[in-house]
Amino acid sequence: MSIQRCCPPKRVIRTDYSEDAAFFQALADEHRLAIVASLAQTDGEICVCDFTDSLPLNQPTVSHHLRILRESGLVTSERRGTWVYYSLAPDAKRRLQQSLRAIFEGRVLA
Amino acid sequence: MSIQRCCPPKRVIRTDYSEDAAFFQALADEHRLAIVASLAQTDGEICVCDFTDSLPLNQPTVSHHLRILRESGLVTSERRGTWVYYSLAPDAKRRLQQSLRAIFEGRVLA
DNA sequence: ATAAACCATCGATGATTGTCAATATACGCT
DNA sequence: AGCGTATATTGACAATCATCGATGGTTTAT
Repeated sequence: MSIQRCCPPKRVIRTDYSEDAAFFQALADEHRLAIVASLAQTDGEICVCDFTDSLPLNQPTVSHHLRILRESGLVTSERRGTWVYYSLAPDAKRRLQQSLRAIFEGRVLA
Repeated sequence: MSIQRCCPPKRVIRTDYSEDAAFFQALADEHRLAIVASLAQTDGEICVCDFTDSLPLNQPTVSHHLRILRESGLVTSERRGTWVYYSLAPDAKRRLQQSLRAIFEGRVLA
């Protein structure tokens, strides 16, 4: 007898998830998560100096993580005088939830 | 005059987010997201052979991604005869949402 | 027993990442 | 102009990662 198939062939989704993956990639570091959580649970902004003071990382490393978060669009920065302040992007939470929904329930069409 | 501080010092959260980071790390790849999405949007399980057929990856690479998802606890696997079937872990979505909540609203205490 | 199919593991390779010291840039104060 | 502080960038390095060919284990069919 011919080899039976494993099962009625299931549809493997071919959607392009690279944008969502980049999003999760930005969150895939404990220190970046601490930064995002600090921004989310404080109202307003946080000075870079507070991060360099509190995180167990050297200043260039903090700057590196902040850049990754900035380029992901999850946070924004603003220089005022000597200091630079970071804030959570207004739609950060919504965009993450949308990514989760896209994965678990399918992309919501416009 | 002495140098002024940047601002009233903001609390930077010192929670350990390494578990959540590992979670997001597992999702930080477009092909793994496609696998999770396929499992989430199909009822039941999907045979490994369907993934190797459909994903633009060779069989060892598919196996590699499945292993990462398995070890993260997001999916489970079961061998039946020649074939191995993967399913979404029942609490996968809930655990991810909990991580998001931990970040944006603070950890929920037991 | 043999063959064939499915899947996991191993080993290698190139790419990416997290980290830091050193340096550069931007700003405020004198 | 010159100095000191804050932040970003650069360059280097070790570690991790995604990918694939080769191999091995397991199961089914003959």
